[in-house]
Amino acid sequence: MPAGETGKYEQQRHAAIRAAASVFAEKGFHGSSTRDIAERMGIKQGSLYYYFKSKEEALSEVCLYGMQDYAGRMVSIAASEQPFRAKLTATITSHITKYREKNEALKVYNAERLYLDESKRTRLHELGSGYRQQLEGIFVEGQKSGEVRADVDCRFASHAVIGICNSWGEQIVRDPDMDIYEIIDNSVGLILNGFSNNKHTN
Amino acid sequence: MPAGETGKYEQQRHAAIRAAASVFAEKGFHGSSTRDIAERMGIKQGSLYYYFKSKEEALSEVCLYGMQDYAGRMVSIAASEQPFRAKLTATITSHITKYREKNEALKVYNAERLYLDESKRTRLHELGSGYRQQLEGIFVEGQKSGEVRADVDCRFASHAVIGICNSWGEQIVRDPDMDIYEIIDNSVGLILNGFSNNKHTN
Amino acid sequence: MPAGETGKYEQQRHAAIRAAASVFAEKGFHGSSTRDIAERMGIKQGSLYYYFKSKEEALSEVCLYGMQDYAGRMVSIAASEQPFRAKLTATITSHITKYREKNEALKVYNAERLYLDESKRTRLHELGSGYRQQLEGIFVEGQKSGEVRADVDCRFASHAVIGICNSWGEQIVRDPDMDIYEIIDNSVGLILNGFSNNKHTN
Amino acid sequence: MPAGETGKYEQQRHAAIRAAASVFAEKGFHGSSTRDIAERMGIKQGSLYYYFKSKEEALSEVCLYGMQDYAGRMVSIAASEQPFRAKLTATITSHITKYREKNEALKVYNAERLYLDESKRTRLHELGSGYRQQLEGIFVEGQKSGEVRADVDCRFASHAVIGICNSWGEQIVRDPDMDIYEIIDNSVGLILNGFSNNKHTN
DNA sequence: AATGAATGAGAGTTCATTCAT
DNA sequence: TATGAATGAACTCTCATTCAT
Repeated sequence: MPAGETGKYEQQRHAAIRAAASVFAEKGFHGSSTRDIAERMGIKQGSLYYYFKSKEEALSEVCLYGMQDYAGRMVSIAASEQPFRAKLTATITSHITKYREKNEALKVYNAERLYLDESKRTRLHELGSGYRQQLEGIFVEGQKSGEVRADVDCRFASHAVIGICNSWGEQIVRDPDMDIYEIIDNSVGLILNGFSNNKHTN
Repeated sequence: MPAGETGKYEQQRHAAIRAAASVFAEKGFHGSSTRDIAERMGIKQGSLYYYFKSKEEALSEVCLYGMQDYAGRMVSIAASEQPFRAKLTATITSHITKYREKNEALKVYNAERLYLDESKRTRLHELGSGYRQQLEGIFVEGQKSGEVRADVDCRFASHAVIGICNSWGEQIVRDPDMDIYEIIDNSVGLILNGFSNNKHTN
Repeated sequence: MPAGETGKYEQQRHAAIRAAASVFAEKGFHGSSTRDIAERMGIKQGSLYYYFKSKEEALSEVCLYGMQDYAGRMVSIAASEQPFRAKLTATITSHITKYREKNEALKVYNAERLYLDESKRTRLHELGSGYRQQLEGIFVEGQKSGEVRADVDCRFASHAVIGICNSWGEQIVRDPDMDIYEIIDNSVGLILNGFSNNKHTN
Repeated sequence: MPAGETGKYEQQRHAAIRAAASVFAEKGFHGSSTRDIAERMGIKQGSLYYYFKSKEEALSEVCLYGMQDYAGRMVSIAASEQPFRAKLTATITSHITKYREKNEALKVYNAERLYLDESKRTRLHELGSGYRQQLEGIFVEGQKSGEVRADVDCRFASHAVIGICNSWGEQIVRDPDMDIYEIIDNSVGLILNGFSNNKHTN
């Protein structure tokens, strides 16, 4: 057992996670068989158990993988020195772009996590809500700096942003030709200004 | 025996649909067994097939049930004589309230419809996209009356509203004590005015 | 309960046997459901049990029905006053013609009797071998009258006749346009004279 | 491990075919369960699917196995240099002997092949009718050489021979002590000379 | 005489999992 | 490190059968 983190075993395990992500994304957790996963990886069904204790562990790893840098990137955005508007744009861009980049693992996380047992799901949920909390923090900061109205409920705001992004995420995954940047602009616009014609209202 | 349309068979079939909705919502389509459904209904597994030709037909019926008046109510909102703001509020209220009323079937519709075969899925999708189109129409009208800014992309707007509602829907289903009306207010506020402090921006 | 043997019950029971024969002939015993039979008869599945104790009893009755006059007719041929050749022709004609007339019940008897339990099968087998014994008797008589060679094994001969007829029976059922009378002529010819050119042989 | 074509898998698959033949012969295709087959083979039900894709594939393999050298042997008889009488005797011997050797698979082929799907049945039927055609060819040759009468319908003759053999085949399978060679003699005698006393007739 | 509703046993099939090699 | 063979539990679905009405 060499100390190098890229021993053959580690490499193969990673390949297994990617194979599982790919198959789960395509057929869903219950629609995929361990044989499918092994085949995509180029090994035999039984050999898969060298890398996963169970099919559920495979799902768990995929979800973790899908969630990880999704959450990680949020941390660096929140920590950066930028005005509110820039952080918001960065967040939305990061979130929506993800559906193109590593959509498989992420898609699996979104669609199949309910098949994990309580404890694993909770662990992932914490990572995910860490994500939301970071976003909420950005709104709070925005209020302090005066960029966000004082009466805004920041928790609500963070949920809303995520909801909008996810809703479009589904469309994006379905249609690979969709113009992502237009969606991002529109989303930022909505969050900042809503749709109402204030001149009219006033 | 009156000619009433609720013979025993109809009644039981309805009970079967409700049982299926409840089980699917909890465990997902593939995670649920026909035995689970039958048990929740209080009959034996084999008897379920007196009411459904297959497990998939059960899913189909649940989805239809979940979608039906959800779509229908939208039509009457769109057709009514009210200003934009009132229609928007009515829509969001209707959408979010649904997660309390008939949440199971609706949740199933949202999460599991992709397991239906093409033709059934298409039929439901038409109902569903009719819903979104009605909503888009409300925004278009709002533009004409000057209540909505002319630069707003109405298709985007309709998707955004749905995304926000669904995002909160999940929370609402999870936590039965959540204050729905606050969420509705916040959502309407976001859609109308965004979160930015316009005095600051200007 | 009137003494008349054509009470409604008897009539209906007969209809049930005919329906069963028709369905079994088409789909085989295991391929047919009691629902199929009931439907062909125009009643509901449960009602069938008013006429049959079980599906197997239905098969049993069909087989009996198929076998009965098949065997009965043989008796009258054997008892008649005709030379050997005429009796042989009558037997073959009767046997082969049957595949056109009442082929359903007979076909069922031939193909599905093995699904009956021992005792019923034995009972039918006796009827059937009675048939063969009658035929053997015809050959014995033929020997006595000098029409059949003394060295012929009459038991073998009876089996051979039945084998030839059954073999063609299958073809006849399959192809409704086949010329039955040519087959009968050929069969009689074979049984009497074989195929060898005796002038050559001598 | 030599490159011998009898790896463990092949061996076991063969055992599975034999087990299936045995069970099907006894209870018929629909009367047999996959559990029956597995048990006769000494493995568990699920394991059977390691060797067969489906129950129907098992039937298909059994039929093929039953039919194969049955048809093959006929070819070499037809091609050999022998007088008609010798070829006829060889054919009948081959056909009847088979019921002792590999009787189960053959019985299954005769009785259950109709449960195969069109394409597989056609493929087997071609093998089978090749058999009959070879036999017909033997009769045609016999006519040319003068050993068979010119007025004999050779197609009829071939069917008749097969019918006689199959009819006795059933008896032979049922009673293991039966004297096969007497039956063969009798059959050849019938085919050549019929049963009639020509001296009397003339 | 007939039916609607329900049942329960069993069918074929799939598949995650194990383990000796 | 990987595999072939086997397992057993679960699955969906079918159907002969029963019985109150």
